[in-house]
Amino acid sequence: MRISKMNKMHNLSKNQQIIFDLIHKSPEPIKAYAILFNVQKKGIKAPLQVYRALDKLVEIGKIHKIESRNAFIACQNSSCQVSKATAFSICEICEKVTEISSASLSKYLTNFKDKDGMKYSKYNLEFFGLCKKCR
Amino acid sequence: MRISKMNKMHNLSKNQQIIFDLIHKSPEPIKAYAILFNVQKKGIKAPLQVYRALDKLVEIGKIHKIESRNAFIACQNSSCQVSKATAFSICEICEKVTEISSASLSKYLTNFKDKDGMKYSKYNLEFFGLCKKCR
DNA sequence: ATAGTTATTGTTATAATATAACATTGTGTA
DNA sequence: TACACAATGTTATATTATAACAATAACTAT
Repeated sequence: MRISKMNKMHNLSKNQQIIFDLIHKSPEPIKAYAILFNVQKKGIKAPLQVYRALDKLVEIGKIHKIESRNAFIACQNSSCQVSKATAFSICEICEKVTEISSASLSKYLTNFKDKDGMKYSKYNLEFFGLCKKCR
Repeated sequence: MRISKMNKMHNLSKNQQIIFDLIHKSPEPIKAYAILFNVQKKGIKAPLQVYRALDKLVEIGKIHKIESRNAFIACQNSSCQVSKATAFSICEICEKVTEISSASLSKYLTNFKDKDGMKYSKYNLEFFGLCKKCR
């Protein structure tokens, strides 16, 4: 494959790769400053370097932001290109977060129209409850 | 009605009332420090006074937090007691936010079970798109 | 009515999250 | 090779949120 095509496939830059690797191996959502702390040994020194990589990774769907927690997790759907239809379950005790992949849920929400007939280009859904271990 | 019952109805304290009134009359979601700025003339001087009132108002369902915007709006469902099933539409251009009240949506989500049969006690859903005016 | 309890308030300081602005370097394209 | 655009590096600062502690007000149960 030609190198010129690789960017279009969203090959990651150096900082993006370092930060994605860290998030990907993290068992739970990780916060921006925890990321910063962990990658300082790799030469990433400033918050902005982290936030820029996070913005890009979210944009291309490699990670998602858990809005209620200000934390980031790697996308758990292999097919994810863009973060435009996301759903998560969050345990309110242990804070475990799982990405929900339910065809019927995503179909329902993707097709949802409000009273005015408005259709949406994107959604984010966060469910809260207790996970198996905490119940 | 006896005064001793009034707290159970969530009658608001002074600061809670001041802050609720401001949010309620605001045509769009309002942020904590914008609230602070607006209520300083009423004697509320510190962020913590605002955040404490916000926490309580969210807890009793009088307002909701729009997580993706770090901003607050008054509950638009007259029946709201507790914020445990919330859905909003957000215009990505003008930032107009509307609370969605759809019986079928809330029924679908309230009854949603994931693969493991886990049921949730609470959810928050944010739809993004363009509102009528911005389309 | 009053003692005990809980919710609310006031205050200072600080923590945690996120972006502005500008200079520079790398990468893909024409 | 030159142009355009993406990514990086750096310093400073803006924004959002909580810790800790003291005091006051309101509710509950005698």
